[in-house]
Amino acid sequence: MSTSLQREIGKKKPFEDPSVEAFLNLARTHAALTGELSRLFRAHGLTDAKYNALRILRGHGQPGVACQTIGAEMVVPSPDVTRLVDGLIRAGLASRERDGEDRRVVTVRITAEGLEALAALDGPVLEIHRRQFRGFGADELTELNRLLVKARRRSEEGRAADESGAGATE
Amino acid sequence: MSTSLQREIGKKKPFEDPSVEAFLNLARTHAALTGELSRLFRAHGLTDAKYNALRILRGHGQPGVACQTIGAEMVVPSPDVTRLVDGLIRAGLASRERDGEDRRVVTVRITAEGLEALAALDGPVLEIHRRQFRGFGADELTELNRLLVKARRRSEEGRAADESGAGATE
DNA sequence: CAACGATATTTGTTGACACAACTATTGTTC
DNA sequence: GAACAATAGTTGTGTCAACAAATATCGTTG
Repeated sequence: MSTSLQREIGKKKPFEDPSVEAFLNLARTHAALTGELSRLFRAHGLTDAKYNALRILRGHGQPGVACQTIGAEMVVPSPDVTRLVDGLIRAGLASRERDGEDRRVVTVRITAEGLEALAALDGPVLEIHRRQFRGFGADELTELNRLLVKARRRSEEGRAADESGAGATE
Repeated sequence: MSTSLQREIGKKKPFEDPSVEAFLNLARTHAALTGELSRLFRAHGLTDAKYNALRILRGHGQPGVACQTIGAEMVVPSPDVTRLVDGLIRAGLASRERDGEDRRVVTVRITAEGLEALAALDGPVLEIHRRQFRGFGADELTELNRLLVKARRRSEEGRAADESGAGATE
């Protein structure tokens, strides 16, 4: 069963290392799954990042959010929130306002139009996700989630160690 | 155990759907793992796609490969191989030559310099991958790979069905 | 309350990527 | 063997994202 990716790529030899195989599987599966969503978003004039930001805006509701919070909460953290929000505003999906308390922060809110745009996507998105994991038992989903979280932990630990420790390749 | 991502994002409510949670975990873990590699590649003047293409070139050795093959074999398939190879050639890592048999195809080969660049990365890359999956038993890796392949299959099946079937949202 | 560092966002610039139109070559059909 | 469709790459164009420098505001300290 572990030879499926080998055939897919056209490799003759087995993988050098099982962790390399796991990483490649992760990358390919991610590409396949996000690809479906990206096409849907693009058909609605949105990019992945914009959709993600919009969902965060909706999650915070009327009070709104600061740009930095958006950047931090995104699936793929982005340092360049300004232009991301620029696009949303240009499309009429969000509004921007400088905070009264702390005038450094800019509070971003989703508009009614933005809520509509998201509402139109909720169904299709959920449908895609459900289909992608159809046939997975509850135990399989739990196990997949556990393993993914575990790998992420390892990665983050290593990153923290890098920062406090030795920088080799520079 | 399934509440870890909830805390990470700052959500109060449990996930609407377990498949959505699985997708988000997949996306976040992928971002974390590739992030580490991207930084390494960037430090060597390479982008993810360029590194990937370079590995494909090495895999094909002296005979070389056609551009389309590169595009198809990449982890994230790219339609724009020309400019990708442009960059590699500009950096002296690859060479390009029009095929004698079929003069439409362009055969791309890796140079000695390209092999050196890759050789310098082999160690660090393997080290990163091993650390990212350290603590995973052989059974866990096998299971993770199985689940990832399964999800990818679902996604590809759905895509194929879309092409031959009904297009709703347009 | 003036100065200093820290924080939040914007802007400039540069590089990568995506979609589509274009050119060149091959294979096929009459 | 000339016309036509199909294939392989290239180029044009616009959008998006990353890194760094600049701006504005806040908190603190003397």
